[in-house]
Amino acid sequence: MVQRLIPGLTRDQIVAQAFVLVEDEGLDSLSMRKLAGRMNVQAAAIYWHISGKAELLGLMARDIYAAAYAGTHGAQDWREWLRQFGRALHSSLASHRDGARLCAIARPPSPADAEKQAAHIAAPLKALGLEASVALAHQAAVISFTLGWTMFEANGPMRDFLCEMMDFDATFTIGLESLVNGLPAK
Amino acid sequence: MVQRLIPGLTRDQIVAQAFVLVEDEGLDSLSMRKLAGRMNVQAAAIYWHISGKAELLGLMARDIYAAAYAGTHGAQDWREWLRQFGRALHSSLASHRDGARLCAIARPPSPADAEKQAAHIAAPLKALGLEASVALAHQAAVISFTLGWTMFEANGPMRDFLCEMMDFDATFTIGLESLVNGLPAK
DNA sequence: ACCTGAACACCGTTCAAGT
DNA sequence: ACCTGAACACCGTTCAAGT
Repeated sequence: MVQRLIPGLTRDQIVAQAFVLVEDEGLDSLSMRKLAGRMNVQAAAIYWHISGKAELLGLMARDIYAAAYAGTHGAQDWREWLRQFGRALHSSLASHRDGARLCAIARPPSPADAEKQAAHIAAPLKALGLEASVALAHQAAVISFTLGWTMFEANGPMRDFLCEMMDFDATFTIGLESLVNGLPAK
Repeated sequence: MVQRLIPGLTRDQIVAQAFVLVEDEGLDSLSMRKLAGRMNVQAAAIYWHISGKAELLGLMARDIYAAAYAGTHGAQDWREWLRQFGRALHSSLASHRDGARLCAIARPPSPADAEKQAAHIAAPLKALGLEASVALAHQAAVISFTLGWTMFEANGPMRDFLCEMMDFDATFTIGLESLVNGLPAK
């Protein structure tokens, strides 16, 4: 027992394969059985590592948000940080097939985890001088707008028709800018 | 054949019962079989009236949006109209269990219907002096923010923790106001 | 510790056949 | 025209049993 025998499965591997599956076949085709099949394992095996499909979706959503935080840095004030974060989240959501729908469906893994997540959410804005409750509220507004917009954008039939009439990216930026500029420092 | 024998089922009845089912058991428990069971009919019977579950969700979402339009009237300018619409949509979404998630999942029934819906969407704003493409863009921004926010708000575990720190309704209004005030007349 | 086999209780959808 | 019966091809999850 030098260290630990590598198990056939890992939480990270499962989540990674789930992303590949969704990329290939779409979110509606993500099933525990298909996912297991891709890893040459029985569906039940996944339940040793993950409590269920809800947790799987939660972990995937967390990765998408994490990418947005990772893509935000070097802002001088909280408004600039919110603008950067909004753009980063938008591109993170758009870069995964059905990313927005996934984050819409997913719920925070545990009630306890929600509290920790909220602290993590507000931290960058607090560092830039915002009070905790204001930071949470503003961050929630930007996440809401961005998530809602990306869902709108991904809405197939609507999209094909609308993109003849407007530039989605430019319109998103205008909305984000309006929202952020109007938010009070309190 | 005086007029037409009333059939046991109607599209409207099916949609209405679907709302009742969701209210009782939540969106995750909405199945064609349970729905049929509530109407004392086989699941297959529903398919005579509705093409499938996707169309059912589309019809439900349409009702939710319709209520928002119905609750918007008497605005003097397009900004006031957008504020009213945002608030009306928010309360329409919040008044149906899982309403936001439902609208997030639902897609416009048909590609042809999307075009008609887009025209309907932009009409009130055009009447208040906005150019068609600008009207669509602004309306999309308000819908996105409102839908995203209501989803955030409905996110159980997160909610319980956050509502100790902020007033959801007040914060939503601040965000909506910021967004609308910042939008350009173009 | 980690996975298989097999089962339980469901799904959405289709389609012949009934009335 | 409208619905039933029965089937097809799936689901998520659990749990004894294997290794």
